Amino acid sequence: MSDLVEFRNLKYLIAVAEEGNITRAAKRLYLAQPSLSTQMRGLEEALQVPLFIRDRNGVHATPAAEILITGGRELLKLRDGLIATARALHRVTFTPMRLGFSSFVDHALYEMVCSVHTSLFPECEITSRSGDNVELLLLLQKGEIDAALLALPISGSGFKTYPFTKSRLVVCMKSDDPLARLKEIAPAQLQAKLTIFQEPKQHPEAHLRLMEMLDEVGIRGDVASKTTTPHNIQWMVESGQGYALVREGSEMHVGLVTRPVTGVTWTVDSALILGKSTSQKTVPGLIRELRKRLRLQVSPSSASKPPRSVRPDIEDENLRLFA
Amino acid sequence: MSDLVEFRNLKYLIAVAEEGNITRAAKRLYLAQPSLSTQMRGLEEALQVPLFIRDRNGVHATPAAEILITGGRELLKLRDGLIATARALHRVTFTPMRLGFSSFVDHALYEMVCSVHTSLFPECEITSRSGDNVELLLLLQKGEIDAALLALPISGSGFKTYPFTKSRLVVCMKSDDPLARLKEIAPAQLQAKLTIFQEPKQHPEAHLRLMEMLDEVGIRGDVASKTTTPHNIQWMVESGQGYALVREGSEMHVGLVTRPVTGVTWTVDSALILGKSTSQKTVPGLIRELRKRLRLQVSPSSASKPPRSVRPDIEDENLRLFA
DNA sequence: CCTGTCCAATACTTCGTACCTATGGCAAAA
DNA sequence: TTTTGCCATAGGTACGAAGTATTGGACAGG
Repeated sequence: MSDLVEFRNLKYLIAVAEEGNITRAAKRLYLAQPSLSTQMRGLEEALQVPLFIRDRNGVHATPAAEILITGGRELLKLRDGLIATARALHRVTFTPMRLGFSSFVDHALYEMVCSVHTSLFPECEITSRSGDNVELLLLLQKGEIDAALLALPISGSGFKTYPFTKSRLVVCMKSDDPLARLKEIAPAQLQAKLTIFQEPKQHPEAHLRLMEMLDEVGIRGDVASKTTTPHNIQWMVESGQGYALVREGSEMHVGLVTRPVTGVTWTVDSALILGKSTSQKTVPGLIRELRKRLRLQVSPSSASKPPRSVRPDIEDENLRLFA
Repeated sequence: MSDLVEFRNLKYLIAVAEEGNITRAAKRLYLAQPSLSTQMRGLEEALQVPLFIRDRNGVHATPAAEILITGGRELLKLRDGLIATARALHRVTFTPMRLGFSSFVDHALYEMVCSVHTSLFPECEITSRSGDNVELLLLLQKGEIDAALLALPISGSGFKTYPFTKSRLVVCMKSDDPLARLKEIAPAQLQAKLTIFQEPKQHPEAHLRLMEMLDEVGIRGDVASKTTTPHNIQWMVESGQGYALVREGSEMHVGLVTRPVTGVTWTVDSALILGKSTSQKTVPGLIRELRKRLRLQVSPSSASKPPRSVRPDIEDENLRLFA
């Protein structure tokens, strides 16, 4: 009978009551609203107790629900404590999570991953390691890091990769540039002016692919200036050396603007790559949670998937995810 | 993180620890042993804590597991209390469960259903009502009972039926009858002596079907004596009026024995039939639990399914089910 | 008045996982 | 040896919790 009520149900109930609004609660729980609605109905059904009074602007807990809520909070806390002590008793010491990330991926993404990890495993340290794709892949290979956030495509196979964000690439220019008056830039207008790139050696595959994509719209990739970090790129644009491609939504120095390029949807795809044989026990839990929050799916070790062509549809939600 | 541990997991853990033996615990929980095994492994995996020391004759909880077990017991108790008070606050009063059962079904089955019901809903009374199939179907039709235990087939459609036990039919005779020396009876030997039946009017469809089955093996159904209860049947056999067919495993008067009939597998199938539109809120829970315990599946309202032909394979487990 | 917004509920589909059966391995008892 | 009593593994199924798409009701603003 009471087997119909699990911790999950209590958690949902509490969230809904606290928000006073199923839609908002669903967002907080990383769920879709109808899912949560049916869960709540199901709970009322199972208990044979009405839990909410629904009205135009939300829901309001009944007295019976209040009981469940306060009791439920208590139970959830007890559960966490219980697990923590059982853990402690067996001296579950986590080796630190060794996470690499390349400058090609959004920093916000990195922070999000870290925040999810520490919220799941507060006792587990994270030791970060940044570098370019080539370096990081080597470290993964050697087992010196457990996972890394990289830009696709990656060479070498046998890596488990979890692709997630696709950021659109836009042109970065000075705000007083004549082209900055336009809302969108035609590819032809970039001819000969798109000259600033990240150092190709940092990610040969991605660079090659980028050159191909430029070629497809008739632009020659003049790698006149090379640099190593997104910041440097912006400085170089500021000093008038040409245009550069940057991730849409990245934070820009003052005096710089970004403009989309008409007719193309170039994207840079980031992914979490796992070391071949990690002993890091937090990895499965991390993946699980990330999958739930970001709706991402596995793509097991095949390194194809060209970095473009998918509708970006930047939901900006992505960046709000880490609470 | 701790979201990986639900009440269910604690319950299983406790059962396993208490039995010291996964197989036995699985039986107690109405689960298959491998299911429980994988659950336990999964829990150890999720917590990153070894919970059991396995050896040749069972499992033994580690200290960490002991913590979880005592804490878990507490939590389960708290949950039950919590739900009970929430319920009480909303004055959830159950209307009594009105359950009918015909004399064609095994009494043990009836008791089992009752015991499951009261263990699920201790506050809910059961008012029983016995009668023959025809009467009970009428009562279901009129909504005067919520559910009934009947023998298939049933006429009239639109009833949700949950078939469960199939009991084999055997011949009942006096122990000093010459045929009682045989281990099995050939159909031909029954000719003209199989004369005692339940009153056909109590269940016309079943009687008809029985006559058909007898016909198939060349026996004429001579309904010489008719009676209304299984007990009466036995008395009539005792007084030497002929043979009768009874459910295998039914309790027999002293001086009577049963013998299987070679070459045929006649069975009588019992089912739980639901009223067309019951307001009885305990029904879904009851069905759910019965399905879990007996592995029975729905057969939605079609009244076909002839009462024979399926391997009986009486597991006798059936009767031990109600604890 | 209509239209847009903000709720929750419904209908239907998809996917994960808890469960099943069948089988294997291993140690102790027969 | 074979049998017995465990647990573990492998592979398939089915139910439920999740998703998407859509509807309906109740305001509020133009």
